Amino acid sequence: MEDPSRLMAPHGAGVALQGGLPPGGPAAPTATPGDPSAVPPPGPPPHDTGDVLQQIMAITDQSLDEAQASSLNALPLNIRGIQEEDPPDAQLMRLDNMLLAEGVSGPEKRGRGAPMAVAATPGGCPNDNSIEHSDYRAKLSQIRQIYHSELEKYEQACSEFTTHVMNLLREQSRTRPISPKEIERMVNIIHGKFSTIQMQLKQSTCEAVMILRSRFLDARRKRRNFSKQATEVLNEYFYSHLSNPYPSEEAKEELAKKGGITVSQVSNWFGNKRIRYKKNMGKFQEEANIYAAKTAVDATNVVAQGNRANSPSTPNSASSGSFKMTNSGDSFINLQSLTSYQSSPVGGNVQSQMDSLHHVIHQTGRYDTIVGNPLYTTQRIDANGSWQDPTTPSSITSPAGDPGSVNSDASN
DNA sequence: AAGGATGATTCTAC
DNA sequence: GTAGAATCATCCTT
Repeated sequence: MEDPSRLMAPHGAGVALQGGLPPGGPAAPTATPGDPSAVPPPGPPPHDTGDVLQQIMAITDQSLDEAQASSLNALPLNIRGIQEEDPPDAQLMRLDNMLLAEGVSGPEKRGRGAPMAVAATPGGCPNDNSIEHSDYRAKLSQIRQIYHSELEKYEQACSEFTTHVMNLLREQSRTRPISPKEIERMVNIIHGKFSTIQMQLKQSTCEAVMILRSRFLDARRKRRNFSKQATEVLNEYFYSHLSNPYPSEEAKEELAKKGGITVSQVSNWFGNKRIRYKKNMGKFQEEANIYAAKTAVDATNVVAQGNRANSPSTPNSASSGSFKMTNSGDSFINLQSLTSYQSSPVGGNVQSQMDSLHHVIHQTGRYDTIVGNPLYTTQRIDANGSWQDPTTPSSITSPAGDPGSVNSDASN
C-alpha cells in the first residue's frame, strides 16, 4: 500500500497553485514524519505553506492596489481543478460531510470508523483482516494528520494576511478616506480566496481517502495460500467424504476452526475443489490415493489399538484428543471416521464409514493396487457430472445424529 | 519470466 | 441461499 502522502501528492495536498503560490505545508511536507516509506511525490517539487506565506507576505511590499491587481487576484485563478458548477457553499458542505463521514474531520473515529471498506470484505474476510484494518486506519490517520496540519496553516495564513491587509488599509486611511464597506469588501475577498484554497484541500483529501479505500477494496483479491494444516484438514474431509463432499454448516465451522480459516473460505475451498476435481480427476488421483493411504494408516492404527485394548472408547495416543497433524499419520478426520465407525454400532455416518473402510480395505488388503488404480473415480460422480446421492448429506456428515462434527469425537 | 496452482469473486441457474 | 462454472489475481515452482 502506498503512503497516503503519496496518494495526496498528485494534488499537492490539495492546493496546487501555479504561478508561484505553491501548496503543501511549510514544515508540512506531505510525508509523515517517521514514515520511512514516505517518498517525495513525483512531478513538481514539493512546495510548502512557508512558500505560500512568504509569497503572500511579499505582497506586503506592494501597494494595496498592486496586491489586488496581481498576486491576490491571481490566487484563485491559478488554483487547479476548482469546480465552479456548484455554489461554493453547497460544494463545501458536501466536502465537509464527506470528510466527516470518512473520519478525517471531526472527532477521530476509533475502531468502528470509516474503514468499513475493509471490514466489510464480502465473501469472507481474509486471515489478516485485522492487520489490513489497522493498516487502513493508520493510513487514514496519516491523511487526517496532514489534512489538519494543512488546514491549520492555511487558516493561520489567512488570518495573518487579513491582519496585514488591515494594516495596509489603516496606513492608507491617513492619505485617503477608507470606508468600512471597503474594508469589509477586502476582508471578504481575502476570506474568499482562502476558502477556495481550503476547499481544494478538502477536495484532495477526499480524493486521497477514496483512493485509499479503493486500494483496500482491491486488496480483497489478495490471497495467501492456506496453511498446510488447513489444506490437510480440508483434503482429509474432501477425500473421506468423496461420495458427497458437501460439508454441513457445522462441519464447515469445525473445518474452519481446525484450519484456522473462515467458514466462507471453507465454502470457497470446497466449491473450487469439487469443480476442479470433477474437471480433472486424473490429476487428483495421486492426491486422492495419498489421502486414502493416510486414512488407511490411521484407520488401521486405530483399529489395531482398539482391538488390543478391546475397547473402542480407549483412545490411542494418536486419537487421545489431540488432532495436531504433526505427522502424516495424524488425521482427525480419519480418526473421526474410524472412531465413529467403531462407536456407532448402528446407523450413523454410513457413507463416511464406507469411505474410510474403503481406505482401510485398500490399505490393509491390497494397497499396492491403490497406486494407479483409481480409488475415487467417476464412480462417485454420475453421468451428469453430479456427485452421487447428493441428497443425503446429513447421513454423511451426521454420524449418529451428529452431522458435520468432523471432529465430534476427535476433539474430546 | 512462464506456467501451473490456488484462493476469491462474479455470474447464472435452481 | 447454494452450487456450478468461468474468471481473475496472486502465489509458487521451475
